[in-house]
Amino acid sequence: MASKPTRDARATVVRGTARGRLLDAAVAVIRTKGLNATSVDDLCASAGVTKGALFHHFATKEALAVAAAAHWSETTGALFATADYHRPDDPVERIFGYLDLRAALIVGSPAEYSCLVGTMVQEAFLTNPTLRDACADSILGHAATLEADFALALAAHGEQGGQPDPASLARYTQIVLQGAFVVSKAANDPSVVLDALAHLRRYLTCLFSNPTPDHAPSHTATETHT
Amino acid sequence: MASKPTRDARATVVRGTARGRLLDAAVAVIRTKGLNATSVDDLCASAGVTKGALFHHFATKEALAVAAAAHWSETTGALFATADYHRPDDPVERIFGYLDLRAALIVGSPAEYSCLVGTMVQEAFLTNPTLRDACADSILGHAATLEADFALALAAHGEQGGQPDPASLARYTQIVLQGAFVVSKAANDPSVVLDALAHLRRYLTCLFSNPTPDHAPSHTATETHT
DNA sequence: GCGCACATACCGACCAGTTGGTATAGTAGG
DNA sequence: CCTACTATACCAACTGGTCGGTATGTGCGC
Repeated sequence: MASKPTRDARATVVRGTARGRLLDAAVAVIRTKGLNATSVDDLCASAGVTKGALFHHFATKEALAVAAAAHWSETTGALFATADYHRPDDPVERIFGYLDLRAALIVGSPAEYSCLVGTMVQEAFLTNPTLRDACADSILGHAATLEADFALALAAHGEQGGQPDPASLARYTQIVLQGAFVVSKAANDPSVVLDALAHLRRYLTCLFSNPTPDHAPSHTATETHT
Repeated sequence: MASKPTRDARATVVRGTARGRLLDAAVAVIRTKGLNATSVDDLCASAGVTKGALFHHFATKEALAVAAAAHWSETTGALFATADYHRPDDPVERIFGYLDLRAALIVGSPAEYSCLVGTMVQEAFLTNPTLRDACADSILGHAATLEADFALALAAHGEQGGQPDPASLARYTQIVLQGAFVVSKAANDPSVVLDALAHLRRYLTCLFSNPTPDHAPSHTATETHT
């Protein structure tokens, strides 16, 4: 019995969706196991398709990973683009609203809340420049969406000369998040991320409240940049 | 001629060093290629030994990775333990000296300055709890070496109640570094790390200079922790 | 009836790990 | 001092299995 299902009804009905399912599966599986530890059979099994379908849509496993990075950027980009934190008139409020949203998204295990491209880039940064660039685009592209608000906030609450660059500050928020993901994975503890976000919030609060420009400590002046 | 070199002089002289060479090679290779992308043949070739030697000293590839994490902790631990930044009497100076040292170590490519265990833990955090714990010990153990100075600095420059926990602050420094390594790998740009360290320095400067406790902004009070 | 979207079956390469063996150092008896 | 024995350190060749990728087949919609 059932000797020849000849591709069951489900597969026939949803015909044409293999690509999308592979992308979703890639995001989910690679986020938990890492890129190299994930085989194409894993991806096919998770997506419910065969290898033939995978290699019909993607030339190589790497190409699927690059597409998954783009898919990830689109998915998360849409989430943040339509979020409520853009609504306040005050750019500082928008920024803190963004941090609140990031904190609210920290639920479940590290595999569920951490960043796909942050995970992948560590495996790809030397052996796979194409994928590395896709990851860089995702991270830095997301940082760029925050840049305008940081520029406005710094302009409104500007202090003396040694102000940080808005682009640098936006990137720093992503650095803190990525680092928090790494350490939370090591400690297997989501609260690490919330804790880091609290520090970031305190830093920004300090930046946007123009602290004591008169007796600034000497450390601020001695930059270590060469 | 030379039909049977019978293990040349060098190999004979340095007999007993295969284990150490494998550990050094593991640190170097895994840091650049990642754990899963590194084969045992890669490790043997890099160390100049054979597979037999590797599996004589380490039961599995995983065991070598765990030992490499411990080796990494010892090596870097010794570097920081004997560094000059411990010399000042002021804990704040010691902390900024630590940041200066971290910045000074950012030379070359990301593979040369980034953290072995931060790279490994992303690949191991679900599939390999033993290795994950070894990575966690390395990162959190290093953070713990900073804790006392943070406690002293916060006590000396303490402001009102909402002071961060010294342990949390020490961990946050490592989070910033780990995140900076990730993003610097994505962007393939070491200056990302220096930039992040400048932000961290500015944050700590703010924390240790007790900024304007009178008109603290409303954002500081509204923590998002549940 | 043709092409697109997939499935099945398969391949060579490479993987981690094993095997059986050799060279060397140390030790003890004579 | 020489020989016999043992333990350690290491090596070259190999194995079973898995890998990414391919060649070929097949059903459905247009």
